[in-house]
Amino acid sequence: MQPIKPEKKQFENYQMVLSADCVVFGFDAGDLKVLLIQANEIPFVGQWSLVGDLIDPKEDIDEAANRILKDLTGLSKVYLEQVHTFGKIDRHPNDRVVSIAYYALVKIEDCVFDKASQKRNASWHSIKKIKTLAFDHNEILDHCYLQLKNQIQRYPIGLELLPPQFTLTELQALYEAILGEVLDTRNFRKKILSTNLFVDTGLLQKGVAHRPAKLFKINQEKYFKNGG
Amino acid sequence: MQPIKPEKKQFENYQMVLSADCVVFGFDAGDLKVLLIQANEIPFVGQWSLVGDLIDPKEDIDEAANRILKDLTGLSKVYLEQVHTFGKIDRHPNDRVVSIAYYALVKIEDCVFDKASQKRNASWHSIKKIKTLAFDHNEILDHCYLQLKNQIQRYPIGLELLPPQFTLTELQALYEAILGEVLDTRNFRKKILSTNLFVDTGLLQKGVAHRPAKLFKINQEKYFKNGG
DNA sequence: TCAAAAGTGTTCTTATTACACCCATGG
DNA sequence: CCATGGGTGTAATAAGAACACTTTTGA
Repeated sequence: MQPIKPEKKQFENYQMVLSADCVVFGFDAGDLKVLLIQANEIPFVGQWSLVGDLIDPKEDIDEAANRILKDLTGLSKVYLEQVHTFGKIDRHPNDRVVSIAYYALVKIEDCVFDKASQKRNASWHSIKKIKTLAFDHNEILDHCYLQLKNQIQRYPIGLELLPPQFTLTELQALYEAILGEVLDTRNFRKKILSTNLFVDTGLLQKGVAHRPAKLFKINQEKYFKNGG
Repeated sequence: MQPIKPEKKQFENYQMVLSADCVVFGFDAGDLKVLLIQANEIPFVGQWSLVGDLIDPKEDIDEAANRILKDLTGLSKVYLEQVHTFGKIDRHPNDRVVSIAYYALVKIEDCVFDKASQKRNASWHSIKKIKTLAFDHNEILDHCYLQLKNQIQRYPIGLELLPPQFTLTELQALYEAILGEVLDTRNFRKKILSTNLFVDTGLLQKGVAHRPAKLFKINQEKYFKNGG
């Protein structure tokens, strides 16, 4: 075995471009939403697309995804999970760009779009109404959405989409929006409360024309102990 | 919104190198094994490492993983699943190399190592005995092994590691090796047979000094219908 | 006839599903 | 007092876990 001295030129013919694309999920008005912006690359100019950017060679890939989110929403401690890497040869029209897909869970009301994002019409779109996206972003979206569905049934990550205090009805609506099916209220509550990840704040909803719901919050200690 | 005409130079500063690394699982003598070769890159020369190679910019990433396996084992229709992309800045000592990790399931007896692999001592290592690997390959291995454990409990992919005909005891041994725990024989058989993915060939083991076991095979029709 | 692994059912426990009425508030 | 959504328990079913003995072969 002859050790090969690794020199830059060894890699010369293997250079390509990496991007990180994020499916940013939010929840509002009983609807699961995804953050989209308008593409600015030919031939997709003006078409809706996921948010993404090229990864700098000096940058960790997870940090790149975080940077993209921070730039776009102003949020820095966001739930972010790598899902899959998409690398078909012709997925990008002008160059070989391999994309690492992430999904993020954010609270919509905390987002503040920067000017660049505003120019590109950054906005929330109900997942049920999303049509054709730029590039292979429909495929990426489908993959990430499926991953979210699977994860929500194993881990209490749904909390990342809700404000600090929420009612169990809101929580159920969130699960129903993500899973795309209606759940039995009693069974849902039984299961959710049996995890002890949710604690009653003792507070009640106000100003609603019906029996006010109890407000719950995360059991911080238990949530973070389980690596939430 | 001004459309940006994408030109090569736009991407000039974002070039990096992509590799595919494969955790190749095999099963032999009741043991889950992983195919390793000796690294030939400073400072890891001679250390055990996963099999991998750089991805050519003209090559689909999944095809690259398949090519690596084909070159190494001679096998071309291998169960292969992308797991995760590893992109810490310093994971490769001499350049920025981002690695897409795959795991593969192969039948050990079908593998034929080519000369290059032989030179680098391609060989099967019990997963229980694997120590320090080159690069960040321990991390990659752990990730892929965990993924395999999860998948085996949902899908009957274990078959990919067994010869065309096998006994239920062998199948159980495989599950136990992967999961790292002993299973109850009666419950295991009940569950496995209830899937109808396995059919009795009517044949028996020969030449064993005990009651010969029935030989089973895959229910092809059902297996492939479920996207196996 | 012995050693060694193959093969087989039932009971208990736990998790999941299905289902209907009363409660508290604002208007 | 009515409309609206909040909140609660029990019974039935299904899935998973625990457990021990008989069978068939080669040596």
